[in-house]
This record gives sequence, C-alpha cells and structure tokens, in this order.
Amino acid sequence: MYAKVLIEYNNKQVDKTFTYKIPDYLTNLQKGMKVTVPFGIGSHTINGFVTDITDTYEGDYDIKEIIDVKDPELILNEELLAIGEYLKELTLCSTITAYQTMLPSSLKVKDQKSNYTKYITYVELVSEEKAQEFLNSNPVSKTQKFIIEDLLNKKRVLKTTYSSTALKVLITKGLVQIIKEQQYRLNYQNQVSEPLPLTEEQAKAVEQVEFATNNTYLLYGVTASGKTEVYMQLIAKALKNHQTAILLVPEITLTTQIVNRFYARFGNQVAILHSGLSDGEKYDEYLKILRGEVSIVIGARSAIFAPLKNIGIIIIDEEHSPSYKQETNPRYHALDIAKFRSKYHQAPLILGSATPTLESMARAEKGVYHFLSLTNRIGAAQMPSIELIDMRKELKNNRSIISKKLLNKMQTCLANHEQIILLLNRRGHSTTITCQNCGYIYKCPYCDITLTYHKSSNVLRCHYCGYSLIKKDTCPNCHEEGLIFLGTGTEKLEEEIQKLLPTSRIVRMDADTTQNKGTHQKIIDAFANHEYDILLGTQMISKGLDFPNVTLVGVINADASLNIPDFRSSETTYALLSQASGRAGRSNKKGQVYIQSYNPDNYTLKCVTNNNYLAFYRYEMQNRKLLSYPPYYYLTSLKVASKSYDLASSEINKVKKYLEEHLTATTIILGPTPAANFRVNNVYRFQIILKYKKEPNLLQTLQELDHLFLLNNQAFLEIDLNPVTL
DNA sequence: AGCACGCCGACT
DNA sequence: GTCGGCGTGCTC
Repeated sequence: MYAKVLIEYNNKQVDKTFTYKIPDYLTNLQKGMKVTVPFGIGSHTINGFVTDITDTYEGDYDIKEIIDVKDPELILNEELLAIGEYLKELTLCSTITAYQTMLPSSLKVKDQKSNYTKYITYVELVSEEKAQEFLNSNPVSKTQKFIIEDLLNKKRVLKTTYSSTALKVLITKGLVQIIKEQQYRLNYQNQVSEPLPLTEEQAKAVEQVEFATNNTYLLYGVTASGKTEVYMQLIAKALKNHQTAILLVPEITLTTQIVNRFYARFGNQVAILHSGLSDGEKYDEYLKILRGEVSIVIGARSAIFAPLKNIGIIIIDEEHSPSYKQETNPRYHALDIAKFRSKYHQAPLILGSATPTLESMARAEKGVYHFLSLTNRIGAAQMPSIELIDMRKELKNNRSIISKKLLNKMQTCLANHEQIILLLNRRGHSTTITCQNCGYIYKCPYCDITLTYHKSSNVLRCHYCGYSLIKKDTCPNCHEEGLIFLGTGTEKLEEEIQKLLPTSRIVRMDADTTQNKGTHQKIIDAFANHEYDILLGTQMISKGLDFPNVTLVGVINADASLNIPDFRSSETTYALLSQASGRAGRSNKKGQVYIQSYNPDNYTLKCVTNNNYLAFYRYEMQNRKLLSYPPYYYLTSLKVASKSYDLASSEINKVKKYLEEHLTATTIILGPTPAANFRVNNVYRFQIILKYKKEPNLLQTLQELDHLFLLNNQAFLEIDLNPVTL
C-alpha cells in the first residue's frame, strides 16, 4: 500500500504530493492523517498529511517509507480535505497552506514544542484490603496514615492535596496509584435559560427557514430586534434533529455577552473558537468538536472550518463585517466556505445583519437569497432619534471638537445618571505633528503616512508598520520650539472631555488600551457596572454591545470613514454609524444619537439619520452601477510588491501586458496605480484592478501569472479575488 | 525549508 | 592552484 503525502513546507515548488510506502506496522493508516516522513538528503524527517491511499504505485522514484502517525485523533475527513482543495482554488494558495489555515495553531503540521493536552492527576488506593492491612500494621507514619484514611473515605483525591514525599513512599509500597485524566480548560455549567417567547416577526423568521436544504437566507433585522434569539431557536431545531450548528460572529463581538447567552441556553454543548483563547484552550475546544462532544460551535472567521459532522444549520451574524475576509494569505471569505459547507451538508445558511452588504441585499432582491426581516425592536425599546450636527456652523463660535449641542446633551445625560458612548474612529492623541516655524511634518521613514502622537507614552508612532520615535521639544528640522498638534484621536478626546466635564468618569477603548488579553472584556464589564459614565473609543465600541443604561451616542467625526478612498466607504460608514447608533436606547429609555459632520448634506449620513437602510441601498446601488463596482461587477486586485521602486513598477507593467493578452476584451483592466498602502515598511506596491461580469480565463491566467513570479525573490505578486477593500 | 551542486573571486 | 560566495534545483 502506498500513501500520497502533502508535506509541511509552504513553497510552491513542493506544492504537490509525494508518494511513500506504508509499512506493515501502520496498517490502520487513514486518509487525512498526519504523518512523519523522511524527506530530502540524509536522515531528515518532516510532517505531512496523507491525502490519498493507493494499492499500487507506478513511477521510477526510489520510494521511502512513512515513519509514523502523529496525533492519530486528528484526521481531516473527506469534507475537510475537499474544503482544502476548494480554498486552494478560491485563493490561489498552496494546498498545504489551505490545510494549515483550517487548523488551530496547536494542530498544524509541524513539530510541536509543547504538548497541549492538559491533565489533572488524582490519587486512588490500589485496593482497600491492602490499605486496611497497612493501617493495622505497625508502625505507621502519621501523614501516611492520614492519606490512606482520607482515600478510604473519598476514593479519589487531587494529587496536589497531599505531601508529595509521603505519596512517593505509598506509591513504592504499592498502596496508592496515580490516575491521569485529560481536562478541558474551558468548562461550563448546565443550561439554565429557557427559550424566550418570540414576537410575531421572530416566529415568522424561524418558521420560514427550511431545514435540509442549501437555501441561503438574509435575515435583515434592525439593531436590538432580537436576532440572537432567532439564532438560538433555529439552532435548537437543528439539535432536535440530532444535527450540529455553526454560528460565526465578528471577532470583536465575541465578548462574553453573546457567548454567555449560549452557554446559559445550551450548556456544555457549546464550543468556542476565537483569537482571545490561548493555544491550549483552542486545542481543547477543537478536540471537543473533533470528538463529537459538542454540537454548537461559536467562533470568528476561522471557526467556519470547525470539524463538525452532520451540520444542520450555519449562521453568520453581522454578515457585512469585513472581519470575515482574511486580509493575509490565503485571502478567503468565510461566506464562500459557509456556502460550500451548506451545500455539502444540505444545511441552510443564515446571514444576519442590520446593514447587509449590497451584494447580499441585491441577491435577496433577485431571489437568490430568501429574505427574512425583523423591523421592530424587542419589547418597549424604540429606535433612537438621530440628529446631524453641522460642524461648519459650529466652527464659527466654538473651536472645540465637541459641539455645544452634544455637550449639553451629555450634561443632561450625566445628571440623569445615564451613560454615554462616544465614537471617534482614530486612536492616539494627534494625527499630525507639524512645525509652525518651518512647516516640517513628521512622517514615517518607511511608510507613506504621517506619524500619530501618543501622549501617554510621549511617542510618535506609525500605525502601519509600528515605527516609533520619542517626541522631542524642538523641531528636528529647524530646531525651534514650534511643534503643534493637529487632528484629534481618542486620547485627545478623552483629555478634552475630562476638561469640559471634570466630574465625569471616562473610559477609553481602542487598540492602545486593549493590548493585553482580557482588557477589552474588563472595560466592557466595568462600563456595564456603571463604574464609568462615558465610554469612548474607536469602532470596536460600535459592535454588538448591549448596555441598557446607554441613552446617548455621539459620533465625533462622521467624515473620517466617509472620506476613505475606497468604493465601499459609504457602505462601511452607513454600517458603522448605524451600528453605533444602535447602542443607544436598547431598553425602555429612549435613545438619542448625535452625529457631528462637516458634510451634513451627504446622502449616506442623511439615510443614517432617517434610519433608512433601503433608501441608502437604492442610492448606493446606482453609484455602483455607474462606476461598474460590485455587485454589478466582480473585482480582482493584483499588486506587485518590491523593495525596489523601479522593479515594482516594471513588473506591474509586465503583469498588465500579460493580462491584456490573456483576458477577454470585456474585462476592464484598471491601472497600474500606486496601491493605497503605496509604501509600507519600505516596500513599494503597485496595483491593477480587474472588473468583470464573466471572465472565463480568469483563474487560469492568474495561476499562470502566479507561476511566473514563483522564482522571483525580488518582486512579489499579491492576488486578491473579490477584495473587500482596495 | 534544507541541502548539494556548480561556477566565478581573493587567498595561503 | 583552492576556499568559499550564494544562485539554481531537487526532494517521493
């Protein structure tokens, strides 16, 4: 018997299987297992996956034998092997990269430095008779006597309870034995919560989902309309059919808020997978899934690869979230994998959002997706009132970044002991530091952007590459004391509010204050306990959080995200503002939202104010049609990156020529232009964008181009099919 | 990813 | 003459 093995090296040159003979002692070898094989010169061994097993082998290689099976419990089943192939095709990555992407880091094909299995050790008596005999003999040490009597009583006790020296003696005497058991790091109580009564809308949504089909449903539900309860009842239905379920949520939403609701309802049938877990915790959760001990997996993007069998339903919450697209290789979108698995298992796929992507909404309109909607908030909660504040008028008599109106509302709110959320989508203190004397502007020496000032650490930092510089008092160019700080980040906002409202308790949440594990959750918990009055932060405060006492939401600068040069900037702005607004008035108190802008006539902002997603959708669809963007056209982005400007420039032109020669005439080839991240870490990037409705030669051409760059170690080709951002 | 093979520069 | 630079190519 022979096995085809995909080896661990991530290199296009070894992106193929190697055939090995299966030795007699490995007759239980199965497809999808992880093995150790000899590879290359000498006695080198590496790991790989068995992708196929055959009876015969025809070829003139000097065949070697498989050495051993690693982690026999970890088997990529037929479905996962097929997903790997699909992922490879979807993203043009190597096959091994595809499989590696699907696994938690502790189970990837490579030699593990640590054993992730956590054990708990008990001690037990070998036999009660022997123990009695021992007690009756003389003389008996006091500690040993105590241990034996205690064990006679309790049968099984944690090893750490007793003195280890006394235990050693008892073990050598053959009286006591040690029992080692695997222990999962995360364990939860049994379920305590019952399904909630559904509103008419919710019940209708639950009823409309047909199981045992590969239908896709778009669940359009306004903020606080009770989508989570719909998910739970749909999942309960799947469980009742002895099927399993996957729920994807954006990373940032994976706070204990949603997870705890699921634990309370479904108890230890739930496994969670997200980047907040340690490698050991992920290993345990993955094993629970692999062993079939759980039926529900809740996780971020990569949880779509969870090795669940017999999936009955797949749900993607906040389906518009860009976090479902991986922005490093392989650049896959969880939605594509979800559709693959939906079809494979004949399991319905639910996409939930208050602000669906235009692609999803368009598909729902065309009837490709089934449309479900929740238009009302749950219980007594009403939609918040939203008002735009024209900052141009404000500028004339008030230089503050907080408008008079918003400040007044904040004061009222504080007086009523209610809480406030402020959104400013920019971290740090000041975004530009310039010299009044000579006009010098601090820029990153490696990237193409200005440095941001971080006051708490007195450092100027590049938000692209992390380069940092200690701030000096004088200008590095003219040596005068003329440095001024322009542009406001969350740090300066905090300072300013503390000045304006000295008695208020403020907590800031952004990438800088949430670096350590668990700090994110700590801030949320403290704010929920009303230890603070004001929560201010970047977009991470806008997602999925549920604080009943928040009645006021302020958006400091709505224009920032609107002005990003990306075809999706209106869409992301609408989603961001509508999500942020959704944090206000989630229980019986009416919520108010104030959005500050220098472009109050902007149509997207007007739609946010009126809470009119459909109006925004129709308007933005016209723009997309005019400019030939998704969902009317598909996009592919090709970038050439190189440390050499000239090389990047000449190579991208070769790429363009190749594309022109091989693609059909209807495909629009835009560029080359400098990419949005033109220079990062001293690497230059040029970009070409393809727009097409149908391009039969696409995959073939991209693969060929990829091959042409295979041996080039000076310039690199980065291909992104259906990019989320350009 | 390693490691060997191979073809050109500065040394005892 | 030879030690060693890293460019190129192969690994079942």
